[in-house]
Amino acid sequence: MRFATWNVNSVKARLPRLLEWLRDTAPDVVCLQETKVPDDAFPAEVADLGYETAHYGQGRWNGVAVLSRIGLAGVRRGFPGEPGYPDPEARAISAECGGIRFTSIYVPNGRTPDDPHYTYKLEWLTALRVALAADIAAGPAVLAGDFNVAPTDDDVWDPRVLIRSTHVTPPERAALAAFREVGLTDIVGRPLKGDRPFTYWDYRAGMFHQNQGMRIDLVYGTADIAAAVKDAVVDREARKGKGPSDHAPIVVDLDWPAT
DNA sequence: ATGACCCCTCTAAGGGGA
Repeated sequence: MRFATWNVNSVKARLPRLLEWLRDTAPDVVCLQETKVPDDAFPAEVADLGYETAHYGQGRWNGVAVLSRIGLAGVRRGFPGEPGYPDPEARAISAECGGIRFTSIYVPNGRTPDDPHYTYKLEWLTALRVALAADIAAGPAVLAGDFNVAPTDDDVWDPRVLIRSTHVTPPERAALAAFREVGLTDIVGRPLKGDRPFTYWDYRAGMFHQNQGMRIDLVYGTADIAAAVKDAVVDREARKGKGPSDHAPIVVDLDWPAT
């Protein structure tokens, strides 16, 4: 089985590239983030490629989805106890595909460490971890998406640039560690170029071309999933060329029956 | 060359991203 996660930064703006990438990569399951469309505007072309879609859209911001060509059941939008800003936002959706519970998440940005949005981010991560405990205990599970946290200083191109910024603070990193402490493993993608598996590069100032990126898109899996990983790759090819997302997909191959 | 922000919409003296 092949699955992937990708923050597409607008499914509408990315549609030609998404369709091409789906044809070329042929994943069985895909977690998408930042679709930025309401449910009734999710592009039908994805279904034409053989994917069932569970989408939790909100309109101009956020929006997450799970696509599957191996079955899709038990869809849940959001999670119990999910905080809002002030109302709950479209940041989490989960579905069972091929016997695995996939959860696609778009973690709040946090803006700056002294902003209420930062508190919201930490509370959201804690509430998600609590809500996910039942899934982790129940069977094979994957939590994938844009976590908006770089787990270590090695996951940013230059930690000095990000002093007093979000994404690297100890409380954010502690929130990630808490997911690992309840039984999830960080499945790190292999970089196709360079020595670090960055997944995001700012559009500005040629940062992609200088490989000034961050690893903020993550794949967390239960022990049975982690043990079945044959390969995991950051598809930086998807970040090249005309009209890319600012995030690259992570593609994971499992020794797992894709049925 | 991978090539120097881009997405949305209340189309800006904007909001948000990270």
